Amino acid sequence: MRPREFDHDEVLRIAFDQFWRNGVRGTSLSDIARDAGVQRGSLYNAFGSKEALFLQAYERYAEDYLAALQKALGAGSLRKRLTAFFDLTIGNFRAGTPPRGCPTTRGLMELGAAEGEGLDEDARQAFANLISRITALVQDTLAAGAARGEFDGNAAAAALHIITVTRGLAVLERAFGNEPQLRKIAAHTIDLVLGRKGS
Amino acid sequence: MRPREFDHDEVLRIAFDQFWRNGVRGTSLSDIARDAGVQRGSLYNAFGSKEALFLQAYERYAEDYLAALQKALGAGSLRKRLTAFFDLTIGNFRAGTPPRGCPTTRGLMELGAAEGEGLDEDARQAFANLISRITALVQDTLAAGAARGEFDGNAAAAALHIITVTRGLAVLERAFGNEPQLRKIAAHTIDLVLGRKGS
DNA sequence: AAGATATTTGACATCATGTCAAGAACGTGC
DNA sequence: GCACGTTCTTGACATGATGTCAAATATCTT
Repeated sequence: MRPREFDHDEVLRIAFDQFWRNGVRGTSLSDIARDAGVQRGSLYNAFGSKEALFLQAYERYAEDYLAALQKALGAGSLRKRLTAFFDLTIGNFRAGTPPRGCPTTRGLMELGAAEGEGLDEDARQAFANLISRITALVQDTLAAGAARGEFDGNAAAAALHIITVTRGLAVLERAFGNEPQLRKIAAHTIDLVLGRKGS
Repeated sequence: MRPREFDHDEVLRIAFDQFWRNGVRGTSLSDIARDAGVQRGSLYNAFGSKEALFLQAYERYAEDYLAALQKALGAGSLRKRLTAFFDLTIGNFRAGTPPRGCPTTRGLMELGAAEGEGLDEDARQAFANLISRITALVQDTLAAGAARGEFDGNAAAAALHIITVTRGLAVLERAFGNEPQLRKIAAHTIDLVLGRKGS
């Protein structure tokens, strides 16, 4: 067998960076091939298609991001944990110059466009999966907080509410790019969910 | 001067329907030309470019949608008004088979991709503008409710929170397509904002 | 050393946007 | 009434995207 002449993971990293910067449809395989120093045909051979390449690059990102979230949610009072969660979330899609937005939300709205086109459906599931896993993390955090008497509502409903707000923040980031406003909304959300305890 | 052979508004309507169904990047001018019974070149002559055509079609939609919202927010108790607002919002992006999602959110995340590319910036402003106007409507509704003693919080902050949730709902709709869940989140949001008064 | 196997490479088909020049149809002014 | 000018229409063209494929190539295995 002939060995590959490029590093699989490095190409995924480069590809995700491009996808994140310019959107999936706004990134051509020629762009990625040029940046990675690989022939376009080799990308097709190694990954199958543009969307398959995106999916692999995204899954990589999702794992890394989940790990970071888990860490952010893991210490301090419930309020501190939720604050850290929003900080990480907002920081994630405000990173870069200009900010690149939330990869999940952007990918979801961009690829969800065409209806049931095989790979688009796979992508939708990948996005939905990450959102579900993040929701579960937040819910667990709230349940643990409830056990410590820091929260007395419905953990599932509250987690879903918080996740909805983070998705909304991802959208508002694109519309207005106003980071202080995003942070205010986040703080307000925490107050609402925790019933302004300790504020 | 030679008169146009097609109806300007009808083309906008057909174009918006296509854009809404398959996304901006997922719709080709050939598609629109075929559906509208117009030559592709005529579209360029009349509208300038694909994105300019989209912008005009979107502005048309935005005006109609704002009028509908204003009506929904205009009668009943504050809780009823907010409920009607969420109903209209969710109904809007759950309309069609399959549901077409929120045009604003989808357009924003799709076109916001490429950075500062002239027309993309115009589109971003159009989306941001509609969101701002909707926020103002909700804020006015909350302020009026406060004057009637149905609400005692910060109307501006609450309106921003509600809008953020609606943007989040637009994203979750694409991820899960679970309409009952969306309605639960909406109801929960109203409870949080109104402090569970009357629940 | 030779063959099997996977990768690389470039050519090709197809379809997208956008430009342009030439042709066609209508209002206007003489 | 007729020629002119202006706008719309039409088809050809340039460019660049995705995706396929066959031929060439480089390594591992036997």
